[in-house]
This record gives sequence, structure tokens and C-alpha cells, in this order.
Amino acid sequence: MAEPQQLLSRRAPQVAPKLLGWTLSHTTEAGTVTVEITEVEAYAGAADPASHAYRGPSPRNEVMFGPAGFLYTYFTYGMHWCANVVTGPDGEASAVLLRAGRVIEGAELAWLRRGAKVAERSLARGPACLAQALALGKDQNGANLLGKGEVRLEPGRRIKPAAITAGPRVGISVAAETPWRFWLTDDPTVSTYKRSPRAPAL
DNA sequence: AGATAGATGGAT
DNA sequence: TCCATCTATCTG
Repeated sequence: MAEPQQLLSRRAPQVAPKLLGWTLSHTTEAGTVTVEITEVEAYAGAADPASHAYRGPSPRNEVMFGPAGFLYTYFTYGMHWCANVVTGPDGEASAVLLRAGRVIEGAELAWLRRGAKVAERSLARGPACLAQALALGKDQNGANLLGKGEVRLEPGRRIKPAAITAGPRVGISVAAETPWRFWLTDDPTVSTYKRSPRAPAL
């Protein structure tokens, strides 16, 4: 296993499948929640019309243009936060959206944040649910994931390439066929695929 | 200045 | 299928 920093410095489509099985932790006053990442999507910046960074830097996406290993969070649909790991060389706005994970530490705290009714496998199923379970939001944007900070990304169990499936990304209306979504095959914590209603017909 | 689409999720 | 409901970005 290469150093995390080195691995993350490649472009998103290359990094994304390798993040499966890694762990993301967030420690707050309330405690620590850790998830094992089970589903991701790659966004390739300037080369990718579906990326937030496609039209260049802005106040929202500026952290994507920085070095790899930092957290990019954004607010969407008026109510949801989503979390990305910035990848690629400094200056290139490559990022991996964390779509789903399995809570392996702090499930009780995650239930507190998500609501007591949700099934265990759904605690971090879907990008906004994952962000909510981990309490990732505005304040965590730009956090260094590779240090000793409150949010940490660490290599986890090794995933066999045969256990990974690739397919089209979810919820986007452009580049809807590009197979840059990666997940652990048959994992119950992976979100169900829904094509964007705005995506062009096949 | 105003419009609108959007890397969603949950209820209906 | 629709709704909640905010922000970045595009259009005029």
C-alpha cells in the first residue's frame, strides 16, 4: 500500500475505486463515528461537465483546486450536505464523492443524528445520509483528512478488484453514461441507483 | 435582478 | 411522483 498522500494525488477516476474499504472518522464532543466506505463517485474537474469545478474556481469549490487529501463539503437541494475527498495534483479540481458507507464505530451517535428509526445499514447509505451520520457540513469544508485532525481518512481492509462494480453516476444530467461510480458488489449499505430525471434518454 | 437546475432523500 | 427549500451560476 502506497502512502495515502501519494495515492490520492492521482486523478479521481483512478483513486475512487481504491477508496473502497477505507475508513473515514469524525470526532466531536459527542464522540467518534467511523464508516467504512462502500460506494464512491469520481468527478474529474475541468474535464468533466458533471463536476462542480467544470466552470473554474468559485468560492464554493475552491478547496477542490487545492492539494489532495482535503475534505470538500457542499450544500445541495436546500437541505443536504455531501462530502468529497479532494484528489489529484495541486491545482487540478479532481474529487471523489463519498456516496455510502458502513458505520463501524459510533453507531449509537449516528442513530442520534439520523433518527432512531433508520435501519442500521441505512445509517450512511446515500451521500447526504453519510454526511449527516458523520456530522460533516460547512465547518468541515477544507479539513485536512490525513493529519491528526477531527476528520481522518485512513486505508482500511483491502478490497479485491473482483468485489468492486463500476457503473454510471447517480443524479446527474450530463455525462450520465460515464461509469465513474464504484461500489462493493451486493453490499447492503450501497445506495440504490436512480438515474436523474433530467438525464437525456438512452 | 430574476430564474433555475441541482453530485438528495423521504413521504405519497 | 412530488416535495422541502438553499445556493451558485447563468440570463437579460
